[in-house]
Amino acid sequence: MNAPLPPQSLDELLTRAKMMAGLSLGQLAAGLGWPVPPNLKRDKGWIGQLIEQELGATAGSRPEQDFLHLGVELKTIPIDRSGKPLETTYVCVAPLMDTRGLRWEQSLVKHKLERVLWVPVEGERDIPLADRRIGTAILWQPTPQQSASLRQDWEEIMEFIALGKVHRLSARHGEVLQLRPKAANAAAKTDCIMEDGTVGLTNPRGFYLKIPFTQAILRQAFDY
DNA sequence: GCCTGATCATAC
DNA sequence: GTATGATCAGGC
Repeated sequence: MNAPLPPQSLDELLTRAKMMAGLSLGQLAAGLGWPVPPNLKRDKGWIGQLIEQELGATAGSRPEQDFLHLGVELKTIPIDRSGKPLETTYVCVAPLMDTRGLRWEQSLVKHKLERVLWVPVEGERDIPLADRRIGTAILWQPTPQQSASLRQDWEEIMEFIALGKVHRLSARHGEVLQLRPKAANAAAKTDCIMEDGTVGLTNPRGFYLKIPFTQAILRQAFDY
C-alpha cells in the first residue's frame, strides 16, 4: 500500500513523527491501507511495524538501526493513562558464546541505544486497538549516568555468561537492563558456555530495558 | 497489580 | 535457528 520513502534527514524524521502525534492507530492504518487486527495476541509486532512503515523505516530483519543513515533506532513503547510504560523494552539478543574479550564499547546494546526515537502509544488493553492514540515522539540519547548504569549491568550479565553461569541469571539481575528468554518458545535452544567450559544448550536470551528506566526517559522529556 | 518466563508472526 | 517487531499471561 502507501509506503513512505525513508526520511532524508533527522529533521524530516522528527517532522513526520510529530505529524503522527494525536492520531489513532486506526487512522494511521487506514492511511497506509493496513487492516487492523482484533488484538495483539497474534500480532505482537503490529504497532511497531505500522509506525516503521509510516516513518519510512526500511522493513526487514537486518540487525541494524532502523534509520542507519541517520543513526537512529526506532522503538514504540506502550504506555498507560499516566504515561508509564506497560512493558519492558527489547533491545537485542545476547551473545552466549565466545564472549571473552567482548567489551561494552563494542556491544550491540550500546550501539542500539546510542540514539533512539521513542514513540509512545496508548497500550491499555481496554482501549480497542484502532482507538489507541500515538503520543509525541522523543529523540533520546543516554545521559552519562544512564550510560554508566547500562554498562554496569551489561558487564555483570556478560560476566555470568562468560563464566558459564547463564542458567543462573534471571530477569531479577540488573538495575536497568535485564536478561530474559527471547525465542519462539521454551523449546528453542542455542549454544552456550557451561560452567566446566564445555558447550551446552540453553534458551536464547535477549537484553531488555526495565520499566523504571524507560519511564525516566519519558519523564525527562515530558517533565512530569 | 506487577513481573518473569513464555510466546506469536514473519523473513531468510 | 536467528533476527526483526514486541506483548502475553499465570504465578507471585
